[in-house]
Amino acid sequence: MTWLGLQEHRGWSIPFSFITENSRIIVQTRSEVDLLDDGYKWRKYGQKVVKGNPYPRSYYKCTYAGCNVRKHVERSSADPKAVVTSYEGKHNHDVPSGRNTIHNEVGNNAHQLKPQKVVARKPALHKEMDFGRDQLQVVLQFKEEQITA
DNA sequence: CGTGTTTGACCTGCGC
DNA sequence: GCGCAGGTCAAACACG
Repeated sequence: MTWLGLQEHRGWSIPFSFITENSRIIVQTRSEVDLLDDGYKWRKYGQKVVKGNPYPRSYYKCTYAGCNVRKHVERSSADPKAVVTSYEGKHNHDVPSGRNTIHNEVGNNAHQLKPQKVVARKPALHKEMDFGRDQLQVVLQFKEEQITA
């Protein structure tokens, strides 16, 4: 099982075994900061204000050589505490050393920190849902009210 | 000096 | 065809 460890406050993680090159993972969590350290090194390459949302959306790329995984981070206009992180692509390398401590937590006592509610839904904003061919889109919704303390 | 961020410009797709 | 909105580039800048 491959894990994407997001360990900003408590150390929760995402099962990443079903991710493919064309996958798009949308993670919605609640955090004070928008820089969720998931163990990888990201380089910011852009920031835009999307319509209907007063908060800017940030664009990041994985800095690892040959790994062109991108991630978009934006806040919810309704809830400033809600941060939506979208991962696009799959890492072709391992997590940089010293930051992948999440693996131990997962197998140990982090079972209760795992997503309580994981839903995979179709994007309602697209007129046609043709992502089923080779592009997998998964929406992971995390109820993390307790970590914002 | 190397690395990462900022920020405006540029590009492209889409709707009208 | 035009304008808008989203996404990316790249030069300048900041920081360790």
